[in-house]
Amino acid sequence: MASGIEVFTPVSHTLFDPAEIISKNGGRPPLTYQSFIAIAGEPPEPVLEEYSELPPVGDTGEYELLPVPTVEELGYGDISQEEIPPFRGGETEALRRMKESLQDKEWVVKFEKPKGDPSAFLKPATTVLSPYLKFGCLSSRYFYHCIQDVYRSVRNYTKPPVSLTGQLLWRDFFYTVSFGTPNFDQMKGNKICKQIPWSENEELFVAWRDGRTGYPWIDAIMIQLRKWGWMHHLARHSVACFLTRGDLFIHWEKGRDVFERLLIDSDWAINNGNWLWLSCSSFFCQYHRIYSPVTFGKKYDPNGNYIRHFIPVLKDMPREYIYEPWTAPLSIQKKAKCIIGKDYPKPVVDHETASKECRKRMGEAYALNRLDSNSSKGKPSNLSRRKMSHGDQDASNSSIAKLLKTSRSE
DNA sequence: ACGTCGTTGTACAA
DNA sequence: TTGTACAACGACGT
Repeated sequence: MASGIEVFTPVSHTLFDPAEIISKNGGRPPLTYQSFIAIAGEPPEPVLEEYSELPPVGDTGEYELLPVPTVEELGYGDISQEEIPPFRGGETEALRRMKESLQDKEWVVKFEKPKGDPSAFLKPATTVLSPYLKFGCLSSRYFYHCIQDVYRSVRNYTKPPVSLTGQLLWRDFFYTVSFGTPNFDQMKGNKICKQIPWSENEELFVAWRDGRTGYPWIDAIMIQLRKWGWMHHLARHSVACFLTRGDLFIHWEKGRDVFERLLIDSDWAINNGNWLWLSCSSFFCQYHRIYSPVTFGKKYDPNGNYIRHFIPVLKDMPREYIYEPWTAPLSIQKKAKCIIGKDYPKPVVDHETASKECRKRMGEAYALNRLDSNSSKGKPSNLSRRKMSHGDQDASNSSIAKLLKTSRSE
């Protein structure tokens, strides 16, 4: 540490080599975490290198060295009045943050990803090391082995996929599948992606993007995204489910674009992979499991402190109405200085009816996908494939019930 | 052909 | 706090 500069990061951006895993699997990327783990095995040891000085800038060839672009040049307006996100960049900060997280050994060895609290924002429930991994400030292999060191010092610790090391393996899983899947970042031409007739509704999409859906839990998350560039993974799940298969039935690619732009940890493979997951387009298919935009947040944060912080107009709404302010009597709304429909929007959809409709549409889309894959299996020619163009009224209307019945037996 | 299982659902019961 | 119905998908292994 003395005068030398320790550089931990350049060792490797991933634990494994995606190409190697795909070739071990017969040229196809593993599509489940379990099969990925079985093929991958143990990650190699990290190589720590020490340099006495920063490496020189290499030959830039024909390229001109330009100054660092300004915030404005990167497409952002006046940010002087913005809430400052609580995260700082750089390798030093990454290592400090990692050490701080790993110091709490009990927390490390009991870590189970699905059990975190998405409403925790003063002290996030996860490490918030994803931005540092994304920018190469922290080596995945180094982090992995530091966690292993903690595991070695105790009797019991959680295991993948839910454990802390499990999260790094998920990262490699998405790198591997995305590497081996043509058109991974879109629905069309993507073999592992369910073809779903998402609806186009710019108004609903904009309401979601700008945190004006009328569901405080959803809107608070989208506002945290805009202000901090980070939110808890279960919060991401809530809003991703709401946009796609849960309520609005809008294309996951639209949500993906918003996340890609606003998240400080947005990573091409992981972001697309998770949108495929949450929209039930790939990896995950239990589309009847829908997050409630009302009760999901409530179970972690019944008082709505998270909502009150990110949506100040709702800060005086009584606890019993904070997740459903449109149900508050007008007298209460007046007292809280927040009239629904004026100071804060009414819900853009009714969750009960919208989610029911989404389930139905997902069922129909899945049936058509089954039919399509079955018929192309028997006769791989393009002629036998059912056309799903907009002109095909027959497939999109009356015959769906028939398709639902027959698709399994064909 | 069939059974098992899947990182992260909800509402209600006991 | 833990268990169950709900209604049910598809990758994978046998």
